[in-house]
Amino acid sequence: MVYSLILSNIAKHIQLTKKEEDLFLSLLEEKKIRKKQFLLHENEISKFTAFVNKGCLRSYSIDRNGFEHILQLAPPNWWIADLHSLISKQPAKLNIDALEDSELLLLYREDHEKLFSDVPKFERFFRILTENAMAATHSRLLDYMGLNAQERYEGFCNRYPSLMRSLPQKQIAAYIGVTPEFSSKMKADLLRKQK
Amino acid sequence: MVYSLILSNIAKHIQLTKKEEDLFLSLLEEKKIRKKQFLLHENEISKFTAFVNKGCLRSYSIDRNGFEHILQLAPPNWWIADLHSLISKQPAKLNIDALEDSELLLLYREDHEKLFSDVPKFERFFRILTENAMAATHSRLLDYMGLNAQERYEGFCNRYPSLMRSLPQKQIAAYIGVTPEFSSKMKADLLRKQK
DNA sequence: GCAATTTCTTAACCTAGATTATTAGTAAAC
DNA sequence: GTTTACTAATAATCTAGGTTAAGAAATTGC
Repeated sequence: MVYSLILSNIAKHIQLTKKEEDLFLSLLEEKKIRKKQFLLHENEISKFTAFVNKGCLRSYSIDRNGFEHILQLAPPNWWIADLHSLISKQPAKLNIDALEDSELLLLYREDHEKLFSDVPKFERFFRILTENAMAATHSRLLDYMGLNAQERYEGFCNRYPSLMRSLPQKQIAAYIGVTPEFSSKMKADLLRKQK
Repeated sequence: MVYSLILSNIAKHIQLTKKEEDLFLSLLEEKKIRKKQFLLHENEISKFTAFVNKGCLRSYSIDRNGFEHILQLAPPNWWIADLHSLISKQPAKLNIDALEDSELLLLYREDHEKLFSDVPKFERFFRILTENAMAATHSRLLDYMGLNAQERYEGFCNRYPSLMRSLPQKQIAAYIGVTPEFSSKMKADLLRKQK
């Protein structure tokens, strides 16, 4: 497993000494999971945050009618967790599984806390990380509130062209909040329009 | 203006010395605004975070059809800002105004940064604050994706009974994402059901 | 205290997107 | 290399919630 990705991810916001870097890396657990395997099941208590080195994960909830709604997609260089379960130590409402064979680095909550007290700079790093994630989630919520399905679909194409290519379109539908049937219709309409 | 509310808000997560407390309070700017006055206009660059001591604010965006969508409601003891504009220094996509006459404490971004370097504990405080806000926003996004209007309406009644009483119902409609007309219909249906 | 504005209610009608069903393509498993 | 299981396309039908309109009630301002 390579650590260059996670170290450059961190170096964007804080500078670590060699010693701090080593401490941090020593806390990480490497994990490989195969497509469709779960990292977290609903009702479990989430014990770690995962950094995606390779592959792609998703977190999603299942509604009363059995439909999946994707809260987060995590391609390489992203962090993913059930934040609510992690901080409240309550059972997760989310599932997290792999959309492709993936390589992860896990940071367990207790080590995470230890890291915060040993290297306070990490408070800063995760404060900034969470602020950015918050701003992104705000913008997604506003899209849900103010845009129609076609606009959300086009927004996704523009923002995540590589996911657009790598993910099955039913996953994209579950992310933008439409049925796969309607997503297929929008795709056909778009193609027709472009010609 | 009283500082007890903001100090207890902070004391929930970090302990400050008297000196740190004084430094923090010295950075705050008191501001009173009247109902309907703006704290931030779309396209301005957001320069501060506001803590609500009294009253109630909202942040919202206006969609292409002129409809308002409320991103956040901030009753007393809550923080509010256009986070995206604040961290990216880009023009705000949100408006922030007062739903009632309100008393605020403003923390300007430059003082905020100063606070982070002078008292690193505040990194921790705002990290935790943002994590909690993130978890709340996740849950709200999942509600948008998986619940129908009636369920979101009932969810709001249960979670925020006091806002339910103090806010005009068109604001509640703009928060849960329905038209005022449909919100009125749901209210009538609920009353009928309860009898 | 009254006029002006804003908010709320009700109801008829409309539409974006869901549902259901069928058929076809694609990839994985044996 | 054929069976099994996902994944996608298309189309007919249905419905939750939006739109429009018009009157009633509540607030606000002077």
